[in-house]
Amino acid sequence: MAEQKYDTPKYDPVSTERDIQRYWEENGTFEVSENSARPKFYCLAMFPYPSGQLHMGHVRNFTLGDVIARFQRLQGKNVLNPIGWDAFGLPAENAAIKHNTAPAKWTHSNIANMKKQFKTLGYSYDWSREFATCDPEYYRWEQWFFTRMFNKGLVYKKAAWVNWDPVDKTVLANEQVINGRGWRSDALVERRELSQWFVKITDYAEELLNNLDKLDGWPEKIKTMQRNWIGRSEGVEMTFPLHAAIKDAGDGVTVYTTRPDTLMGATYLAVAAQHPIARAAAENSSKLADFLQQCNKGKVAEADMAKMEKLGMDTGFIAEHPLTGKDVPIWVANFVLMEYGSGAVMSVPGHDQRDWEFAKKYGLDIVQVVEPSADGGESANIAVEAYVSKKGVLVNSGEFDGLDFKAGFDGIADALSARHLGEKRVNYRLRDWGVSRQRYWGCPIPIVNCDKCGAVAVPDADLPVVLPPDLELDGSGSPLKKMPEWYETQCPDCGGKAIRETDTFDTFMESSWYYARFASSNFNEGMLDERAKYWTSVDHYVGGEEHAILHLLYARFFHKVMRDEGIVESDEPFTRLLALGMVLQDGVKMSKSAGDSGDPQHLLDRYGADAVRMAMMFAAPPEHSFEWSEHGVESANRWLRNRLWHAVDEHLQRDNVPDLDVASLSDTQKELRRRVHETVAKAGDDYGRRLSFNTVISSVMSLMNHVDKFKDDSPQGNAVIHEALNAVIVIMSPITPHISHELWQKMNEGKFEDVEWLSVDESALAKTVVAMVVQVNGKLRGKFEIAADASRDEMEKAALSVENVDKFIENKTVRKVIVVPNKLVNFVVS
RNA sequence: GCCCGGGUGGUGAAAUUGGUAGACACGCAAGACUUAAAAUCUUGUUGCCGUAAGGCAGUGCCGGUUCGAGCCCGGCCCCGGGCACCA
Repeated sequence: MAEQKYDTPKYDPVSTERDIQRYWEENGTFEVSENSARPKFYCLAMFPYPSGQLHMGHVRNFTLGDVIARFQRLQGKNVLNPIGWDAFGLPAENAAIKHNTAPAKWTHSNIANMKKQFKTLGYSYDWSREFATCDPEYYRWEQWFFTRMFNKGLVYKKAAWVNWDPVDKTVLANEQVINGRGWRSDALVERRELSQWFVKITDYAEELLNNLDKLDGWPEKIKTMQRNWIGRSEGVEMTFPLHAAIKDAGDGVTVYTTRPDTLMGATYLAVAAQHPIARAAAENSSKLADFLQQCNKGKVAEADMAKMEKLGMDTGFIAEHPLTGKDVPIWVANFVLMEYGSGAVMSVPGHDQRDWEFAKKYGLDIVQVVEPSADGGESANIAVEAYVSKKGVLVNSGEFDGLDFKAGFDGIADALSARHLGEKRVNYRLRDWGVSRQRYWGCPIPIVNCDKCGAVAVPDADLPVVLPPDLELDGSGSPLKKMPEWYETQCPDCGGKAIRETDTFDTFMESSWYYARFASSNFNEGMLDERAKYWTSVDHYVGGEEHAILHLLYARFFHKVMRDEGIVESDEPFTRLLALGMVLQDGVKMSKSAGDSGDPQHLLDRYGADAVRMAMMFAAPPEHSFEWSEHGVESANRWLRNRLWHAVDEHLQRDNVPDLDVASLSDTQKELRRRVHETVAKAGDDYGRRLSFNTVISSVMSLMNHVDKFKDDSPQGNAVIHEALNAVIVIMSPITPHISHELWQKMNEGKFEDVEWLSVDESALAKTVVAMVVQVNGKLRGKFEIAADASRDEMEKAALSVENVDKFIENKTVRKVIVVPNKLVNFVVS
């Protein structure tokens, strides 16, 4: 039988990977402790919601995290790479209703399934630290921490708006409102006010903003988004006195503006539909009452509000202009948010486009108070549109006429201050964090409500307040509200009859501190222990860009509160951040909403984890969103089998492989060796600094192409190949750990897990000849090679003598010659 | 609507500091091997003109800066993420 050259039956990824994974497990290869002489490195990928099956979005996220962890291990770090489960949340309730099962049961079976898939993917997790946020041992400390915040005055209760389904009589998440209707009942959703718990994240607004400047390891775009979200502004808070006091509103309307310079152009006030003035006005007007009711239809989401047609109605109430005393009518407007600021704004239609359109629509006065032409600009024409720029000077503003923005701002602020009707103030767009959810599958809020003592924190000794497990749901709100045996209790203060909170926490509470708990996951005497101080901050955090604001901001806030409690020492939870783009399928974001699509299992069964990991890393740079295609997995498998495995197999049959003798190498041997060391240098930079893993793979593929073409079976030729293959194996090992482990053990003595990243031989990188190009007027006209140490003059001369160049220069005058050494020569002619 | 990104061949992409656009792959085409197919190997592959050498055009659109722009600036179009109860 003829020898089949490329038949290398020994590469069987599925069984090889299983053996190596067992080896890791039996040896506890990835279990770490604080007792290490090596520098610590904490690598963390945002933990998953256990939705059931893995999808390719998970594969991307967790493979990226694993690649970074494995690269840092090669760098000699003591690497913590933990995993757990963000186990509370809405999908479990939905599934529970749909399948008539308990959320806990559904969740735990999903965890078991996903855990199995994670192990098949060969992630280097320290599984001994695993936990799920629905474990009472976990959320116990969240409850404990909330009671610390309660005692510090960092939490408070206030009324807030929710989506109310009047048919199912339940609160709906924004996601459950489809086109203004409940997703199950199809009923028109109403806004309803409920008393809820808030955490004072605004107390930390300034630090959350300022510390962004210190986060050098965060992408600029994420920091920009957070800055804008926090939204610091400088302005004036002022009061427009009322002619007569109004019920619940007092004797003035408070507004905040960043443009106090335009105060003389304020021609009306606009209040939210939920503002006390609007409510008071509605008592005397059924038309207004109808309008307010209209405003309370639809979803509470800001995006929906912003897209609504801007509508308003006169309340009939009149305020006084704080400086002129003139009448200022008060209108209700559906675009004013009660949650933001005081729920009232002053309207300057001459210099705000939204106010301008509103004023046009309802026939309100439009007064110009800023004029750019006096400042050299073009004259503003507020008959056409509002003039919104700060450039110009004040007009129609009495004693303030002629002042520029800054002088007008200060002058008017001072005038208000003198009348005790206003003060300069720094304002933040950031709102306090509402943490109450009217849901069952969440962490119970550890508060007891007593008629005599009010809201009382559950004492430490009574924690955790355990969520009753194994409840089934019927879709009509939280079952906790129907369980007197659970919510009826005694007041911890007075011992009298009291009622537990039946609301649970926003699941962002769990994800705001889990990273710290991984350091102390088996500690039962407190939230965290000293180990958390060793491991935090997370050195590299990896996760979807969709978490750029909420999760990352809440976690930063929690970390600072934990620091102020002395539980951790650093100021920020995540030193470096990799924000991933989405994995799309058929143009849709891959996530729990995509159901089972994109399950990698059949690919793992057929091609193995290394091929899946490699295909995913090769597909696109981490920050790009891209459409997943399975094609790449087969081609990755082919490369691993036909190129890498085959080349090593062939090499192992060479019997004369001496140590490298660098001094004796031929030019072609030096050439290949130069490529090896160039690739090592580039890969190290791509892994460590650029986080560009797709180019690690392409440069390794390119190197392998050169190894294939290198036909030299002399002893030193073999030695160069040996070095090259080892380099390829080590470079690829963070991405394809199994095949790298296997091949390295075949080629070398010792244990692969003791291997460290390769050092670059600088002398191997030296080039004697470089390729340069010739341009004429910036257009490419020729190429040449020249000694790397040639002078500029020599480069220019060589460029002139390149064939084809002369015909673009002849009969013209060379005005300028630009020489970029070792790159190009550009002749500028005319 | 507001905030933040992105747009490069048939496809995923590369081009790291303003300096050779399309590396590395996928796909496709042709060829080799085979009774045949698969697998594998070789060659080609941005478009147009040309046997070739080479030329012209080209990085969403319009304009600008520069010796030189995928990259910088101004204006627009389209796509994606977030908008506080999806996680």
